[in-house]
Amino acid sequence: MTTIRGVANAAGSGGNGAKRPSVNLDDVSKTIIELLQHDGRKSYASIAQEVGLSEAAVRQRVQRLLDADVMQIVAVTDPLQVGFQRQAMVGLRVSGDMTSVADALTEMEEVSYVVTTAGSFDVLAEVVCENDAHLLELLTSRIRPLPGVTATETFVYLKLNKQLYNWGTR
Amino acid sequence: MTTIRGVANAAGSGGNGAKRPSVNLDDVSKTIIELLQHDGRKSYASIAQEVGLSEAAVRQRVQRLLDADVMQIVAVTDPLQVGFQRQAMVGLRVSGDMTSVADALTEMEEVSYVVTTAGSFDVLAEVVCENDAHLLELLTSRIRPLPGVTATETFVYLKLNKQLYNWGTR
DNA sequence: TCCCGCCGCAACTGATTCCGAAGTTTCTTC
DNA sequence: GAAGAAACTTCGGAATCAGTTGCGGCGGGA
Repeated sequence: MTTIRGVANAAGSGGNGAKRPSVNLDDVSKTIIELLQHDGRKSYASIAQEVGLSEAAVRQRVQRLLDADVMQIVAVTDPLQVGFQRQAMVGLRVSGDMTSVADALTEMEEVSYVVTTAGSFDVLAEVVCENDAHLLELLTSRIRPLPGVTATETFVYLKLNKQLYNWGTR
Repeated sequence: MTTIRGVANAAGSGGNGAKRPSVNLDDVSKTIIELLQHDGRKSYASIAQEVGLSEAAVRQRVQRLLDADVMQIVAVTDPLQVGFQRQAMVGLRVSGDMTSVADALTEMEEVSYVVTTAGSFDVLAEVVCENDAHLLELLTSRIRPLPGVTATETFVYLKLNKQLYNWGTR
């Protein structure tokens, strides 16, 4: 059994063999996350000064948070600005097990975001495509034929108005 | 007028006074972006080695890309893992100008994502709330009363299955 | 055609940061 | 209460970062 101050692991893995630990964060880790949400390249030393720990301790905590998949430090782009002409949200209605559909969508590289929801759609998937032909092929040949999918609705993006990730922690 | 090799700015600002430059990326900048999409803390030196530039040149390009808002380097978390109990996608039907509604949503701090779309919803907004009461207040008191909003539908997230940002460039 | 200004890149240097290892303290568990 | 593990601190060498300078290519205007 593993028990950490900042990150308490619990056996919460889902269907696929990947890691999905449910976590419990203390105030220091929350502050570290919030600082990195504003600037992913902020130095460990300056973070340490703000949270009152040594530089090495901050480094270890950040590594732990990354390993536990609580956060990821990445460059986020607006797809429309980097050459992807078609982006869309696809709502799916599913009969039976939603998990297998969600897992199948997760496997597709064009799919950037998958959530299971309560509402008139059971699953929402965000897809990033190069052009209309690519989007059409993805929808008709790979998403709609998935077993259990009874209906889909596609919302093509016209403009990305806001894209933020610094919502903090609670 | 400003003309850069990697990033060509054009006066493309929208309604609000913020920066919204349309851009044109060369292959080197695209490669830099893709490397940072996988690891936002990758060192400039190692990037320089892969793209065949000096470390300082890479650093200046990255700074330019950040200034131009082509990308942002941040820590991305799963809200459900950091204490936000309720996350949802809100679909809105709007009569008249969608822009003002989208702008109003953009101003709200609980709203992390806003897109205008083609389909049965005119605008999709992702919201991050602490609990049900918070979500209810946001929907009834601030989103639904927005002028022009004729209907809304809320999809409460049950599970975040996938969240990736390394879709590359084209 | 020549000149001049601008932009991007390379090279350089001091300051800062990163990183691994070892030692200490605190907490858990039996 | 003792043993073990987890988390933190300290520390020094290596690597990286940040700012500046100079060079070369490119485009605009006289």
